Amino acid sequence: MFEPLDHAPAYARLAEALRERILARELEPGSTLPTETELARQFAVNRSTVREALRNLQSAGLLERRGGGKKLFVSRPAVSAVGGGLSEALSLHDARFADVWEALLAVEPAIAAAAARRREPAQVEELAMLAREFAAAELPADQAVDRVGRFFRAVGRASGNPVFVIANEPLVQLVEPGLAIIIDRLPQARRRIAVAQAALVDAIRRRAGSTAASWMRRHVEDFRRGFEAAGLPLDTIVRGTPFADR
Amino acid sequence: MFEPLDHAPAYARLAEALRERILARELEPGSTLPTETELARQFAVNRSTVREALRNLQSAGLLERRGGGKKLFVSRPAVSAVGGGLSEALSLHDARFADVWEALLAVEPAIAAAAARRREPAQVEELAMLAREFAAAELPADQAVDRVGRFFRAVGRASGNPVFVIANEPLVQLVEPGLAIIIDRLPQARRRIAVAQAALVDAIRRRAGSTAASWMRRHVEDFRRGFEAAGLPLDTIVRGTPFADR
DNA sequence: CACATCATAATTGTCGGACAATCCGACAAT
DNA sequence: ATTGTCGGATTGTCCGACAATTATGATGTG
Repeated sequence: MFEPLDHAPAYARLAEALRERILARELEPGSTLPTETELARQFAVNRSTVREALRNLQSAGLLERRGGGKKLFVSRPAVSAVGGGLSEALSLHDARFADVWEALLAVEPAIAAAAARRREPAQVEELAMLAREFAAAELPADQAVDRVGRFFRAVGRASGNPVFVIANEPLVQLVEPGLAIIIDRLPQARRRIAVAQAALVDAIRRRAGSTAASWMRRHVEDFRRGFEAAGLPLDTIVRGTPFADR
Repeated sequence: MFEPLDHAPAYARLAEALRERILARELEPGSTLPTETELARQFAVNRSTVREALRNLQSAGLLERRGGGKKLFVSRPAVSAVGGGLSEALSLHDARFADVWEALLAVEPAIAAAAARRREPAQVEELAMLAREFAAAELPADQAVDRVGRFFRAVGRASGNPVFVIANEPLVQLVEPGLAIIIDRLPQARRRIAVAQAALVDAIRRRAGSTAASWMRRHVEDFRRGFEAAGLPLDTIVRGTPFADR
């Protein structure tokens, strides 16, 4: 019968107002925000209230401070930050490895295919380099994992689709810890990964979309087998790698 | 020799400390946070500083206030909130309809297949009801769109995979505005959607995974055709439906 | 004129305290 | 069992202050 009254506190309303202006691009990404005192004056609230609103937008990635400066810049949320938030959420929702893996299997082949279609030459080189680095040296496990993560992210970027880039991120973050264990426990894991990466780079270079997709599918399936072979149960609840941001 | 000192402001360090405790489940979702004054005492900072940290976690969905109360509860981020943040990010990254559509095509069939495998009987009923509601009455465009969105979300939930549930959300949010235009301009759109939904419900009920997937694929492809037929260019930059949260 | 240097003004981070609104729980009254 | 009342606790908001750091503009120098 009656709808609840609007009781939102001032800091929330202020945050919402700024958020709208940012999304409407009245405040363009890259431009600087007025000072806190000025905002307080314009919105007729106290500076403390302004600051609470700013923290809100800052943690959403809509505002950021660049290089130790004081000024706040309007920004588009960094992929890593958004992905980090997503991994947190998934972890708290008790996502299991099997769930993440199922999503990987659905998404990564499509990303690989798109990358094969739309990659720029420089991106092929980047992929080739990452694959080489991974294959060449006997890197310590954590660095090896890092390379694999970068490889996946680079494939995402090569897809030229921002939706893929962002969807990719949390999956990679959530899979990295498991991958570290696999690489640590299974001697043959590195070799298999290297082979798959080489095949992927080749397919992407040749713009062979469906070849890239099927190698990626194989790669992802391999990953699940590795997880099991390393003695980890598929219903392990995932925990993303903590990331340094915010 | 020496590592750089931690120069992050106190509110950020405090937020990080709380975040870690939440992710480590030392603070369990559902439990309440100490009062601001108490937190200020324990961490030996001013209450204003505590409040800035709380705003940070609140906008990340790790804390929430329930039903007009004062106490802050530890919470797992709501799907709609996470999805909302994602749509914002994608919109600011200039994601085009074609990008979203490509992701839909990769993800939705997999979700449908998983739903067919794992749905509970009650979820089939929910889907059937939503489909009926959409098909039966000549709902006004905005309500019709709402039903379609709910249908997609329900399929996501039926997949039993939290990763799918969350990945689904921003795609649905980003697609809704376009869908509204399609339904408004193309008379035959409703009929086609109704047919696809009926087929999907049936396939999911029969646990026919690949049938569900291929109907979903058709459904999504149809959607792109509708977008073009409605006179909208595929590289339209998407804008999510604003959602009331936070 | 370009550029490094430095003093000064402006800005952020943090603090302390204050107060009204209101939420909560307990208890009393209908 | 619902409604009224009351005191204490807690949040939302404000004010004012100050140290530390950054931005700005003036100044000198090549």
